[in-house]
Amino acid sequence: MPAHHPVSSPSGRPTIEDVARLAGVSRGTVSRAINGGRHVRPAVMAEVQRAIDILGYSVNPAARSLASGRTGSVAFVLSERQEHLFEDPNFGLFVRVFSRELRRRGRHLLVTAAEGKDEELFLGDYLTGGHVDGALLTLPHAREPLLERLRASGLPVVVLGEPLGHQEALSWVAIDDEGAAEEIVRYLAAKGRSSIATITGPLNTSSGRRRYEGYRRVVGRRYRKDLVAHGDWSSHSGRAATEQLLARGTTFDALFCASDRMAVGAIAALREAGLGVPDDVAVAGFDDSVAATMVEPALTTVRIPFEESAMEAVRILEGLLDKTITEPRRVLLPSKLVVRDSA
Amino acid sequence: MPAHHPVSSPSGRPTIEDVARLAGVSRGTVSRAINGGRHVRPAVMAEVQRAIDILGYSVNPAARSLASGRTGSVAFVLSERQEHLFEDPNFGLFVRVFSRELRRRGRHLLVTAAEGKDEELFLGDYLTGGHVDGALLTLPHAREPLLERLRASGLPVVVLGEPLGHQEALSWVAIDDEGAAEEIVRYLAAKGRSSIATITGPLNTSSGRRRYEGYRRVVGRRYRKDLVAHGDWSSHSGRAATEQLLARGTTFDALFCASDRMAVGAIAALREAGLGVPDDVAVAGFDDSVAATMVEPALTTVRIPFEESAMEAVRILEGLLDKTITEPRRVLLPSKLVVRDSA
DNA sequence: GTGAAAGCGCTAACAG
DNA sequence: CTGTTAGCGCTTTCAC
Repeated sequence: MPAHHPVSSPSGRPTIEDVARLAGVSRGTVSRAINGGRHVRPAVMAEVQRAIDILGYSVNPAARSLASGRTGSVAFVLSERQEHLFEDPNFGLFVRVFSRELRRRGRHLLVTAAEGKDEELFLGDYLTGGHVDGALLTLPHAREPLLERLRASGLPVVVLGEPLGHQEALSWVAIDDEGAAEEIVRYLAAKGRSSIATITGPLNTSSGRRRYEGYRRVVGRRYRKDLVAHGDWSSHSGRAATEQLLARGTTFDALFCASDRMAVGAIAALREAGLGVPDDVAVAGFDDSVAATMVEPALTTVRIPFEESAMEAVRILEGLLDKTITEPRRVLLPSKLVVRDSA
Repeated sequence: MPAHHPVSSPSGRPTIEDVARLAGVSRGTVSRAINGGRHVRPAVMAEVQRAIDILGYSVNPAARSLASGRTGSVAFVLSERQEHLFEDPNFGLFVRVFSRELRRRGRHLLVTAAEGKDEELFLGDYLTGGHVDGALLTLPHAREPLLERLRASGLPVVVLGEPLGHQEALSWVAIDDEGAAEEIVRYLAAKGRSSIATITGPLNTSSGRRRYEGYRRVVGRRYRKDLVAHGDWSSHSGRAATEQLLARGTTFDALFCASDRMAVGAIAALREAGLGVPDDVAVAGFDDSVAATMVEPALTTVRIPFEESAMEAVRILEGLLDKTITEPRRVLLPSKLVVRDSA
């Protein structure tokens, strides 16, 4: 709660000068005191703090930024269509973890969004224009021009998810989609399932591609084109893809879905076709989302370490900002198989 | 796309000084040129623009802010628990409309969030610390200490929804919940329904209270305590409240739910009890959310002008910022009855 | 219409 | 450990 005492500055808001005068020290000392207090005697520190409290002083961010060359802010950039974003529960988690972790390090999080070309240009101007010290990005689609622009600007940036086409030039943290897919498909095989179908995610996304690659690797030479259908992560698409598989007349005793939501749709479609889960067809999902336990039978799936990846992203960004990290850093986090009833 | 030409400044990034030198004018003239171009000859304007393009100049926001006293940024403050927020589809709409409207006025939108006491204090420091010129707030719950703090700080603020306890001191825009509730309950009565029950929202929220008050006013002296049950907006609570009404043995031929989601839950409960909708019980919702047309029968409900309220909020904030508006402004927007099949 | 000059409030380098 | 001083890059009077 700021105190409301008269201040000497004509501007209305007290400045560092006012604090210095009241504390009987110089401007420089006050500056040091409010920036960690190195090289300041405890007694002086206390005196400065007292003056700050009395005056209700708080630093002018513009002045600090102008003098120091940094802003203390980091942007969380959303470049997907917003309707989708805000439906994503992970998004809220990211915001929460980022805020918390950055605050611990004395920084602020700004959430910024752009949909469409114009807004992306505008956002690029903003990010490279000196408003923030760095940025955390989620980029679900490949070939983002914004990415190239940020890379060229030299702004410290960490991408959540693998930035297709920029894997070498940027820092990023992603989960090991391929490894996780391998693990769960291998699990299905180990359960004695011999013909394993799959419903992939969009293949122009990194996760969609990688999970499919994991599936292919395990299936190996038993791969058959007619055991593969494609979806867009949604439950609806999972249902449609399953109906498509069934319509082909192909038989299969296991189905690996690249998302829980698609698995939910798949189960509904299998049921309608008179097939039992997991007896006739074992179904596996991916994500361990809320959907996983809401459906009957509960999904065998893969848990993704979202919180850890958010924390890791902040850690890397911090390193980039304080120059402890100078080369692009890439981190692949392992996920964990969660066995329930559907497979 | 910034040009990458050599610049004269040692700092690396070109300054207004570099632009002035290249354009053959003074610093002041460049400043005027990039701030609307008043009192600058067209020919000079063009020359300055050319220099800016050549150098890839963009203004240093910290320097501008320090010199001018404003930041060009506005915060969108979320003080609800974030899990809930990001589930709310209106939230994405607000972000989109705010960004667009502010950009048109040359400002940036920052999204900031706080849950819990600590974060709220931190956020208060941020907002009153000179990082932004003004703020747009959503405040679902009454008695927000943040509100009092912002009011005291004098920061231009517009609240979305009626800020209980601060109606006089702050500017806000809300929908006419009470009028809308009256309208829809009156509609039920006009359809010949004689005993109209209601499921209210939380009564510590403005909307919850107002919608309930609208109901009471229309019902008038026919009001009966046992026709009222309470929910928390969720579908689940709507179902529970309906079961409660039914368990009381009370009979009713119409049910006004203060949210579409509660109406969805209510319909499910009525069905289970063997009651037909709308034949035995006419059900009305509120919000005209996506849920309204997903349920069977489609809901008769009330459409809330979210987009208009967002635009109105920005308009008021803009007035506050440029001092065209000096007194707190309050706006109540009308909603619209949407008749479908449930009543 | 345009130039010159005085800060905006702070950090950081340099003495001491 | 502390005071002094020189800017950071821009806006904004005030003359001309």
